[in-house]
Amino acid sequence: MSSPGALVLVVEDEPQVRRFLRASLSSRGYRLLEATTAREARQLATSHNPDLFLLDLGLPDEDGVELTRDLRGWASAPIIVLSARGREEDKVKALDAGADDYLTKPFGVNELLARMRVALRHARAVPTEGALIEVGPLRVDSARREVTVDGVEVRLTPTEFKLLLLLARNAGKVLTHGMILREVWGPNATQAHYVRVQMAELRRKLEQDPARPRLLLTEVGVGYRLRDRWDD
Amino acid sequence: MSSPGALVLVVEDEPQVRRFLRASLSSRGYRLLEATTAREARQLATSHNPDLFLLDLGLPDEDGVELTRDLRGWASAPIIVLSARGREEDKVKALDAGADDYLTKPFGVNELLARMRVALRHARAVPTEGALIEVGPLRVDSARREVTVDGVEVRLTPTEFKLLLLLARNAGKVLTHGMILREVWGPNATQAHYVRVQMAELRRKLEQDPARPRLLLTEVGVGYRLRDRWDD
DNA sequence: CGGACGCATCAAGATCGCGTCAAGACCGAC
DNA sequence: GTCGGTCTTGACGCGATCTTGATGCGTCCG
Repeated sequence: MSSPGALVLVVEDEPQVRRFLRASLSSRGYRLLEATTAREARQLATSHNPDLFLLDLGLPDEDGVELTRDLRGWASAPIIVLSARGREEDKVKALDAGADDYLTKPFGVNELLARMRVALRHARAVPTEGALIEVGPLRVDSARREVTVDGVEVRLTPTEFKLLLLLARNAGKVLTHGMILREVWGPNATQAHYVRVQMAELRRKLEQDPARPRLLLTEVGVGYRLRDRWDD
Repeated sequence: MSSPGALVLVVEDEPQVRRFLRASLSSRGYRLLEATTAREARQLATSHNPDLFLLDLGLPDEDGVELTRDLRGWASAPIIVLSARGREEDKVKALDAGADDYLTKPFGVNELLARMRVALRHARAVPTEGALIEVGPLRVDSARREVTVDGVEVRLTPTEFKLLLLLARNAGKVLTHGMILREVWGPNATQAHYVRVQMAELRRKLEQDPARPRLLLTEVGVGYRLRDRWDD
């Protein structure tokens, strides 16, 4: 996982830039994965669990900022955005969405490499971030996207997992409908009903008695929270 | 997710830039320390243990890269370098010396703020709590929406909680019917009767003897207040 | 002493938010 | 294209919660 040999996922649709990065990085000992669309990126990210993302903002199928927000939700690896857009507003948006750094094209290879070293240095220094959350009978492994209740594995759909992870990372605290919608469905979502349906599904899978939940608690009129105290 | 209140040490010898940073940061709720030399910076860093460094490279008494390397050795807070030197080589040196980010002057305030947020996010030292109010036997945790009296948990409905939180945040002060109505029921509410009914309910749940309240006191003709003195 | 006023309490009806089910839309895999 | 899984959307019942009105009590003041 240290700098040489680190697995880098390059998300970039321009072949020229891809070739340039491939040459620069592999000669330095990095291993490379390449994606040209957000969809591909997600797939590779789940299947290969890379150590670092290099992300172009101008993807054909989805805004890069959205992809950033999504990845940041469950992947622990650092994200460096590479973009031709140099406007301050673009930088702020990307960084606030969860990017760890932002380089404006054109940039020098050495600067990129230096910033990659910084990012990987951080990742090593903060090992806690991704891995494992345990609350009561529940275990959530965000790197492996794996969930168990009392040791029994439970299969969750992507949305269910995102929702559960959000709750688990804030165990005990109440998350409002608005917060949940924004984090799981993106900033434009408004239908609080989404949350109810997915929550029902989650309960069906995680709770012994979905009608009398012990894990996923409702705060009427406000939102939901994951129970984090088990002293009974 | 921002971290207002973080303590930032600005190391910069040009008064103009210092003034600019002071204005930009303190208006955002950051607390500021200022140093104009490396020596001063070291002193303040030891004595005040800041959450973040903003570091100019061109210091009068020592090269900024050296200072970076030194700080990185023993201080855990992130270091953002601000420099007029835009050469790639300078960036690489500073980053490899231990800086977490590098901005070339002139830069936009918003970008700086965004990168500061990223740095502080990494540091993760942000407690984010502090949503706890304690008055006498009463404890109100707004993040968890949890209320206890003498350690015993009490379940409140949304309106009850809103009302109690309002009183708790203004413990000791008298809140008029009008204020309470506006805050809890919205700006158009007029029925002072709402308040009475909900207050009765609150007392039923919080007071030992609802008829002789010790917490939720009535100020006849004016409004209500939460008792905040407990020297009995 | 009696009436007016403000407050507390109770209970009943109306309302709101939640959980659930199910049908259709969408999407990726084959 | 078809198929299976997943997400969106709508409808509905139920219970919790809020609103509203009625009633009684205490205090202040005429």
